[in-house]
Amino acid sequence: MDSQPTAVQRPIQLRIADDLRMSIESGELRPGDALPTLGEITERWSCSMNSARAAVALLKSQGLITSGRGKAPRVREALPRVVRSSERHQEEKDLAARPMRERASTGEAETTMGMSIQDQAFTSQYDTVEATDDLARVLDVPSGEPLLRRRYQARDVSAGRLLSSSVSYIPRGLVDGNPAILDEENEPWPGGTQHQLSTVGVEIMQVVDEVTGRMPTTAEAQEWGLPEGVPLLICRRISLDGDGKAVEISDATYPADRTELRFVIPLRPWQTYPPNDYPGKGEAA
Amino acid sequence: MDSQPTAVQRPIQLRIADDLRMSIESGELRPGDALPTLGEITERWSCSMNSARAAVALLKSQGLITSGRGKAPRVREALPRVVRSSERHQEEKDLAARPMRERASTGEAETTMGMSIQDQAFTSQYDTVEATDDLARVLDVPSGEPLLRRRYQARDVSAGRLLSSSVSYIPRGLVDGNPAILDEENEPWPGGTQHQLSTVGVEIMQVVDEVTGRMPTTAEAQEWGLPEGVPLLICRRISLDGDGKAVEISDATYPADRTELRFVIPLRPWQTYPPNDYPGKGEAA
DNA sequence: GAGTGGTCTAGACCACTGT
DNA sequence: CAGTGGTCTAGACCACTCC
Repeated sequence: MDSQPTAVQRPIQLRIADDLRMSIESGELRPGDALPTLGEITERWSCSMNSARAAVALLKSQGLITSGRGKAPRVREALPRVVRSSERHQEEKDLAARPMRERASTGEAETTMGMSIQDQAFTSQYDTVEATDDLARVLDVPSGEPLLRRRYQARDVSAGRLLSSSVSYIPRGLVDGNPAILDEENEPWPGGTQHQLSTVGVEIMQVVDEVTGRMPTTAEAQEWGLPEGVPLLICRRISLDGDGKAVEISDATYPADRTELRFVIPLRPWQTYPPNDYPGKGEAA
Repeated sequence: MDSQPTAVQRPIQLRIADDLRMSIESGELRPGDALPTLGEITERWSCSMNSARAAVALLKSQGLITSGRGKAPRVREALPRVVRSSERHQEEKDLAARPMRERASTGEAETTMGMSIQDQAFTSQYDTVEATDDLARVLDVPSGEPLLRRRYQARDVSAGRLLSSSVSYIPRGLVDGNPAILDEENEPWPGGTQHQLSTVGVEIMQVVDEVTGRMPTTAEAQEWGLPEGVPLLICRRISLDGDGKAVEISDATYPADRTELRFVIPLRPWQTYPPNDYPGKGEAA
């Protein structure tokens, strides 16, 4: 009579975690507040230490709370989100057509995120790699074709943690015409990639951003200084020329707890205003 | 001599997890392959069951492996990703201007994702809510202003799991002019929201998508049938009229392991081709 | 130094999978 | 039914925080 066919009894750790979550969502526990200690949990729910731990660990893995040795776990406070807008693509294109003085001055200020520029360390590494099947398909070149790979990172100087990270791929055949592009000593190039490509006769006419997400590896979490339970946003930017041919791929990762990707899409006006009819129209008043 | 000041010894669970991860990344363990059993792990790394569990649990929380009672944990196989493209916004706008017959036929086929339409159950619920501070700010109305809230869900009929879920908010003041819009019995409305708004004289001229991500709650993971370690993509779509005024907000959630959000951004052509100059240009040959 | 959480062990019971 | 992983307990040691 008492035993249900499924879910005989919800595991104690889940019940604890749900109760705690409700305390948080109801506002009983506010961001920054400390959770009950493990000892208190064992008492209140009459369970073992390990079950109490498991409950807290679950909430941690869901990104709800912070933790640390010897410190009481606390309800996580939301970080301000840095907005990365798709409008930057057009701005960079406009900039590329400006005189060099102007291009040089506007250069890398883009990457600031509430930090002054001297607190950040920028690195760029150039090399040539063979196109993987994945990259070759998008760039429409044979697998194994040589690609110029450029890796960019910005780090917080004091904490040593990653602030931004991206990898760009361009077919060598496209840029071999201008050896200056192949030299990482020329970074930061005034006017960015779009100006670089202009020197070999390429104009980017369309950008496609492909966004998805996943959990970081242990190593990634450490490099970014990510708390547990924070996913990464994965963004692949494909730049196309006037013929719709992909000329550059740029893969970037962003911590989801402090990033918002914004895409602004203009729509063409209606040529004729939509007809004002629909099912039920004019039936009952 | 042997004891370092920090990180005296990396926790055994992390070492196990890293070793297993390397096996996966090197291709030694391929997608679908079973991991070593807990017993084997305790032997190979001479640790306790719980440490072996902890290592496997870590990989699970990073989305690398699947698991289940009595079943060996396996290397997760990537799911095919459903692409949601920003080009749909323009397509929906174009459709709204078509005759009703055409609008009605193209209606809801959009949501298919490799499933036939009769395997899916669509629900829509309408009600009126007061604008939260958050919504009010974006829609530029006073807090507490009445909003038409429309909740849409699609479910896999056989498994009962969520396939898509979104919530839309429109100020009541905008749509009160056409009571038909307030009636959920009129779903699916032929031509969608953009046609609905056209009946009260509103034309969407710009769409802004704001994308971020987070881990699902326990309840969300269950509703979507999400394996552990899979984040949600959070997408807020803001529709603007010709004056740049926000007229609709639509919040949607997507499982990151089976979704790709794609944004296509056209760029305006250069008016003047960029000058071919940069630092170092013409110095050494 | 007292109290906290992080790591780890040993051992138990149960639900489920596969044969 | 044997073997597996999921849940849970009790108890230990250590690193760290805060007082």
